[in-house]
Amino acid sequence: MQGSAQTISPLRIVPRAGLCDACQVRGVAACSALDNNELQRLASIVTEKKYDSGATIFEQGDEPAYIFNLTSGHVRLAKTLANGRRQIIGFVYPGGMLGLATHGAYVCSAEAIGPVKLCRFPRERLLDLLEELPPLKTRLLDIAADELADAQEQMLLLGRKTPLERVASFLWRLYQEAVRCGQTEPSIDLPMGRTDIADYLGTTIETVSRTFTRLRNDGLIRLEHANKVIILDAQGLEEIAEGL
Amino acid sequence: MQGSAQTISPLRIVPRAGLCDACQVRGVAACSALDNNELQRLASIVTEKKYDSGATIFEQGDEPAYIFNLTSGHVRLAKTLANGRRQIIGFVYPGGMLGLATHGAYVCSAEAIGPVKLCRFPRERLLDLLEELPPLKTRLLDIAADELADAQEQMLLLGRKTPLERVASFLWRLYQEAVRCGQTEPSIDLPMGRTDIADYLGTTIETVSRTFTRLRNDGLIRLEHANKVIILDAQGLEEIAEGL
DNA sequence: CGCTCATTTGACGCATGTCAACGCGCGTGG
DNA sequence: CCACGCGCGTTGACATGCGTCAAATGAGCG
Repeated sequence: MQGSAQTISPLRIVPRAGLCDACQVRGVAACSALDNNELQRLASIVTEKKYDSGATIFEQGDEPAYIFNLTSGHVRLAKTLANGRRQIIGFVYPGGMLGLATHGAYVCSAEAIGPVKLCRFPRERLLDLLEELPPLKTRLLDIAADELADAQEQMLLLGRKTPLERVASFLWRLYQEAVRCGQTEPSIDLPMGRTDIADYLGTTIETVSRTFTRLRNDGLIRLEHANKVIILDAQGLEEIAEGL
Repeated sequence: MQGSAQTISPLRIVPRAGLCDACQVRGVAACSALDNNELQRLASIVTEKKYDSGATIFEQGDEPAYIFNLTSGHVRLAKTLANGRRQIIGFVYPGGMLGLATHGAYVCSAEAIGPVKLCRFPRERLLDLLEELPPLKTRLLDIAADELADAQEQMLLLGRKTPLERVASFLWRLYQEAVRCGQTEPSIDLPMGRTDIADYLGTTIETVSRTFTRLRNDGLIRLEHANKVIILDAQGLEEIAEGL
């Protein structure tokens, strides 16, 4: 579907083209809006960064100096209340953006779940470049609109769904996304731990655990191990997720 | 602060200029990014619409044919679950946008709280126009990023705050916004009813009511009447809102 | 002045959070 | 290679905050 990635362009000097040519997420990331020429301009301001498992990529309240594009690994975005209560705002999968939502400062922290690689763009320079790359600006607007729609779905989950419905929704969403990415087996890999899931779903680790057990006992899922879920009854799962 | 609104331009034929010139929200709306010339292009695709109190402007799942800019009145954005449970995603105040967040369809319904006026833009034509009006595209990206940050703050509220903290946060936010808009009295007008507040805060009308009473008894607010709150202890309110 | 609808107040039960113990898998070191 | 220990996940027991149901109060309007 993106077979032109390996075309040879011998006449051009391509400072970092190798970096993007080999990119695993080029087809899904924001960059997919750009042709090779435009991509080169974008690549001219990028730095590739790696973080260890658990590392903080940026912190809530920091000056938003960079925008990131995740190329490998998983990231959690979290907000923390004074007394330590934590809400996970979202999980970022390869190809996703970090640092788009700001109000003059990062509004949440970003932490690596496992080892992570990402492309780092100086925010100001990227915003300047946006004026010269209209397709990229359009793409970012699309991404922002999608993230907004996701955020609103999550508000419905947090405000009005029971823990059972929350867990089912969570699994259902991950499954749908995996299918959309071409996966064929009815299974879900969970890169994050139970604590992260609980903090994402606005509940507790114990309730998440009990709910997994209940879904298993009811024959909707099987737990190959704690981080791999096999879906046995996709329709049943969806019905629970939708509150039917 | 926007004193140039009445300048006379006799040589130009201005099909709908009067509409924008008189606009109450021109300084805050997305249009503020545009000069008069650009504004005219935008105005060429706009239709002014009015809705009665309670009317539905668009429905969750509808084809997103329009994007709106609220010029007068208040709107609630709501998502509803199969069994009738409702979550209000946000309240829109004059100058705000409707219909930005979509996934191929409107992801929530928009309903008028009281009589409403808005500017309606055919979505496709607006998106086309965006390519010719880069400042508008930039502005929309900014708006989307802001709304995303707000949505994330709301996730924290729904997932991790107690009802007391939710109500305090709600009042505190409205108060801050009113101050930002130049209000000097320490009061808040609530255009929406208790049911809407409850559905916004992920709780029930009874709990909202009890919480108002508690805040009153604790000397933090006074209720001039059900829809007008006087703030007596702003700092105390903020501390509760932040979970201190 | 009385009706209606929104809000407030009251009583009660349950779902879910809290606290606590247990199990299991994995990595480490002997 | 095995034993141990640690961290994560699971299960259990219990308490309580909040949702549910029900009734009373109050404000707005004809």
